[in-house]
Amino acid sequence: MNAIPARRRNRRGEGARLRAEILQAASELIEKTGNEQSVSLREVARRVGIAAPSIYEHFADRDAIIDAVFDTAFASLHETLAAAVNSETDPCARLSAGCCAYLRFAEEHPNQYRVMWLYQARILALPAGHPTITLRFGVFELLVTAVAQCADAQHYDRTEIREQAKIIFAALHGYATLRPALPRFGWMTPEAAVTRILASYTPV
Amino acid sequence: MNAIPARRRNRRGEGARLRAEILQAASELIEKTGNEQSVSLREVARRVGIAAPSIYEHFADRDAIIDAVFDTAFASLHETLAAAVNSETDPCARLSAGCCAYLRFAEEHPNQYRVMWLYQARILALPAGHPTITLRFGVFELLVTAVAQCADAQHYDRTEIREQAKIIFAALHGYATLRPALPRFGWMTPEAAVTRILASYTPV
DNA sequence: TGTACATCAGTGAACGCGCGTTCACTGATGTAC
DNA sequence: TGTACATCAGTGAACGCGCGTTCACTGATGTAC
Repeated sequence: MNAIPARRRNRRGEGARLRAEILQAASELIEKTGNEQSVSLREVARRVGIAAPSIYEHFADRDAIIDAVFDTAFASLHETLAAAVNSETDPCARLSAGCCAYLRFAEEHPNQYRVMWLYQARILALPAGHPTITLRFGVFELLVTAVAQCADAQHYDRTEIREQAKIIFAALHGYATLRPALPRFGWMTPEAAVTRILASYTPV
Repeated sequence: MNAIPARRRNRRGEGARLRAEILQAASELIEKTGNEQSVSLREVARRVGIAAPSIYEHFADRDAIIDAVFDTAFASLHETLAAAVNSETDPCARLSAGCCAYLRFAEEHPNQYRVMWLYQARILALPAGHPTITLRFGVFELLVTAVAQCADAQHYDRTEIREQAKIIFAALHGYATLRPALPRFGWMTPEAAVTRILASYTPV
């Protein structure tokens, strides 16, 4: 922690490399502390091995780092989810694979997962069409689509499907956040949880 | 915020009054900021209208205040839940009433509700029998009991009932935390959520 | 090929701030006589 | 009823710390000629 690693300065045009390192360090810090408030410019700089003011070359201020970390995380979650859904052909298998991938993502970075949904203060102020908002809804829309394709669409109207998807979403999210928070509860595996959560929505 | 209210000093033996005021202020601060990290001794003192060091008369340190806030919150949740369950006689109505009360509690203090479950750092270090731990499990046990009495106990073994209760718990928790975090999602009411969440567990 | 210069990634010192905690204290309240 | 004293709820100043941000800067990298 005291020994600052020797660091080669980036070549011209490679500024993006430092940017990526800053994001990575901030992301690890969130995962380690479970709190985006503990991401300080100075701690991030220490971890990257640069002087604190160097960060201003890449981010307008402290909050810009945090915003960028979460945007990156949502893009990554979206990608993971889409890949899992598309790895199957049967509609119900697609839904199930998506839910499992969702819980696995949360399991790999539990703190980041929790905070990325709950870091709302700045989000609430954004306009409806903002990319950050779109990104967040996109994750939910993947789930809605999978539910819709899984549930026989004949039997439900669109509204109904979305309401079902919301409850599934809530159950996944609850499991994903409570499991690391209450390890003594003896939680079932993600796969078992998905089976139970989807029990009433998937035809057997 | 600048105008510190005139404050009558407590009589001897009434120290508990200041203690309660400190807890109240800390609790409001958590609810307002959504973050227990923002509970600072100085801000709490400002809100109560006392000098910061006066707090040390009642709490060992900053963390002791936060612990006390959450213990109080869990005791209150437990009481609310128990009262709701006991207000009904039909087993399924009891479960449903408990779940609705749970979501209503979360709705009334959304930030405090979220943080009280997720403020885990110090909890994980406590021994199994610690009152704080017992308090937390107690809330879950109320739910388990209600589920067990609702589901016809003939059909399930004990383990099965607990697993079902965990998923219900996760769904309630997910709804309770996501709804305030993502208001634009257009969430259903707590009652509608409970109906859906319990759909597969309650005989119609 | 060599040199003067522009660029720009990154630095180091400094600022003012709010924090948790300590310490010696004050002065209203209550009590012994 | 009056007075001297003990108690104790609460104070005010001070400490050292880490923070976000600013500013004038340095010096390696790349380029024009």
